[in-house]
Amino acid sequence: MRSNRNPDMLRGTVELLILTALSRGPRHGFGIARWLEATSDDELQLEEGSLYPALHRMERRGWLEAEWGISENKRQVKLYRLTSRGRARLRSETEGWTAFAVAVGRVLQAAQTA
Amino acid sequence: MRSNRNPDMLRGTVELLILTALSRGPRHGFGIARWLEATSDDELQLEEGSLYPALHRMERRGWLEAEWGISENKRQVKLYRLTSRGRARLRSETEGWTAFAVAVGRVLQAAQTA
DNA sequence: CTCCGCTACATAGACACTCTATGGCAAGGA
DNA sequence: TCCTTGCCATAGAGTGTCTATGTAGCGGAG
Repeated sequence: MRSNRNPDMLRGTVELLILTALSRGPRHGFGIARWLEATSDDELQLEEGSLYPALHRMERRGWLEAEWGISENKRQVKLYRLTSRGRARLRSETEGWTAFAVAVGRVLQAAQTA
Repeated sequence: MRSNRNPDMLRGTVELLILTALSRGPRHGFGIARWLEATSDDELQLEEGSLYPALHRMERRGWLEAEWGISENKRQVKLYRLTSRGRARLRSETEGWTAFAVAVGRVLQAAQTA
């Protein structure tokens, strides 16, 4: 994953974004990346070298479950779905992100008005 | 720097925050950290092991200039001030952050309403 | 006037994670 | 049949934060 401007910005957000992408039903890896790009107007780009390791580690942690299936294009795909632990994680990561974004916003604001 | 919840979230934001902290005038390292904590209600905490390396590399890149001075507490402190390149960098990093935050917001929103 | 705590700067090493680069395989069209 | 595209995967490099540790000077307590 990579912001068009600053790759490092993603560091703590990749997992939140993946969890979010799966919150409405299972998707495969490529589908997650495409959905994020489309939804973010290409601002968020998830590279494969980041995507698959992230999926594997999230599965290892019990946030996701995978099973093989067939895509609309008749391709073999690995479908990931949220577990209940994953859903709980989604909630807490969303909170974390919000708190963080609010805090940064406050800092930027404070500098402007001070 | 560290978000209370997710240390990695800072990865692409530390420099923006430091630049912001200096935008209203020179500060020393500790002062920057304190100001960020206070302004963010303790949500943003900059550890010394991140702070000083960041300041050094930003100085090396020509975004900051440093000079020794005396603090209000009569302590020797290294005062950092923005250069014009640092000010330009502050502008572009602010833009980058905003675009990123908006994009993430859009993704979270899309998942909720989809 | 000595000891201790706090302010303040600094660095080393561990660790984690994204990126680039690369490879492989299957489906479908030219 | 070849080539492009969809899709999964891993190795290795690079970066940067964290924890831990060290130093030094000022000021207050005893």
